[in-house]
Amino acid sequence: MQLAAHPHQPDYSPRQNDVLDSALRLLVDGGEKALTTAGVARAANCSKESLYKWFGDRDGLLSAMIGFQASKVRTFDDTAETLTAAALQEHLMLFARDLLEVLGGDVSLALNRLAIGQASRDGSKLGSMLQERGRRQIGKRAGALLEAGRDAGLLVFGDRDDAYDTLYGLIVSDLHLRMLLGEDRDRMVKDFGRRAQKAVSAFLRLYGSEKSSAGP
Amino acid sequence: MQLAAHPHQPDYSPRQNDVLDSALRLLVDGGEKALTTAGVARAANCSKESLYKWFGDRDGLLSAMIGFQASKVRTFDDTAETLTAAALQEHLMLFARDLLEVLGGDVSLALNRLAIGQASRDGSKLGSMLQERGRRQIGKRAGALLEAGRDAGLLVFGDRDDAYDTLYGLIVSDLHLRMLLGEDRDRMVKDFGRRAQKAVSAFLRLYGSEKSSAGP
DNA sequence: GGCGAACCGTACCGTACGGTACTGTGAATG
DNA sequence: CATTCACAGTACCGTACGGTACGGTTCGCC
Repeated sequence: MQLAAHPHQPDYSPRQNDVLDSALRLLVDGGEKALTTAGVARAANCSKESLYKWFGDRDGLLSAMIGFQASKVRTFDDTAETLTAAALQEHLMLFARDLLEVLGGDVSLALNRLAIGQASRDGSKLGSMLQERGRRQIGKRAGALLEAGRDAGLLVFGDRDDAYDTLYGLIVSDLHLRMLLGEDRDRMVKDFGRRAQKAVSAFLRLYGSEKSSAGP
Repeated sequence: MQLAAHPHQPDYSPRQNDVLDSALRLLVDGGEKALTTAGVARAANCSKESLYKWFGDRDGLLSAMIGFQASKVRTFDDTAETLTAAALQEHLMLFARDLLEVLGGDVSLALNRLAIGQASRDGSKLGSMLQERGRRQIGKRAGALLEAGRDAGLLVFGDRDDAYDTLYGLIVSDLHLRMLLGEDRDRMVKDFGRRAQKAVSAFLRLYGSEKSSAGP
């Protein structure tokens, strides 16, 4: 297992961050087709030459955009307290809602569309980045929560990754894909609460110990 | 509710089907970037002019490809027999494996990538087509199976769509997205069996009546 | 003030794509 | 045999993109 924290995080200058912001905005508004070098330069009030100097080429710009966005979405893990059944349920609900909110964010959707579109071309380099910096991070938060639940005797599971996989599937199902395919998001966002509740309830029925469910 | 079976299914000529096959092959091999009109014409030994005469424009070609592929994947629903607990579990397992097999197919992945890439541009026209002809069809098969299970007293659920959504999430989780992002598929295919088993087991624990599980 | 680095704006180049038009050809039809 | 039709093959056009080069401007530094 490696100890290296982050392989290469170039840490761009403020000016370059502004440019990346503009590029993300452009991508969100118009999709990959709108993300041309000339368009980015115009939107960010910079020159194409600077773009190539800073990011190498177009693929470098895309990678930088993903890294930049991932660096903004910091995943916090605050599971220090001793868990009660109610607290665990609360944390799971919070996690579910956060997950849905993140996946449904327009920037996240745009970047996932971008990476998926390039998956067959670049050997899934962008896809790996999204996986590594996106789901992996939020997965660690869930993993910590699950283990805390097990330590408190509230959850029972053998493999942690299996349990997380189940939780993820219960929460998201095919909602992410449907949003990526362009289905109207507003209709889904209103359902996030109910969806989270249903998922957490099912998850606790599957993995909760007798202590964690308010038995009759 | 409409009764129209299929809005417009142009039913292309054999020659045109060959062309669509070539186009799908091209798309699978090289992604959307490889799907140029000149490329399709060359691969299919036809002229660009014929392409435009048959399919109107490039978008028409894409739509035709989706419709064509969907017409090839016929979803059968054979739930005539009276269900026992073991038979229900068997059918669920079969459904789960089929679902994973379909979603992981290279043509399906390529078409989903294509539709997702165009989602922000064309108002999700291709996305709707994929949803309608893809998941909706296989969803009807699952729906029939679930209702048969309920009629036999083996399953207990209020809303059928909720139950199906749960089943889908348990089976697929984020596997579909990871495959779309380009993660190595061979490593996943070997896990389909275990995955299906885990999902069906969990689903039966959630929605199965006492009859359906071999209680101690 | 002189100087160099960073950078903007723009012009430019090669290429590739979507779409159209034209020519040739083989098969059916009378 | 003459005509027509469907089609392949190809040349062509306009456009747009990725990437590069260059002149002009600002800013810090000696």
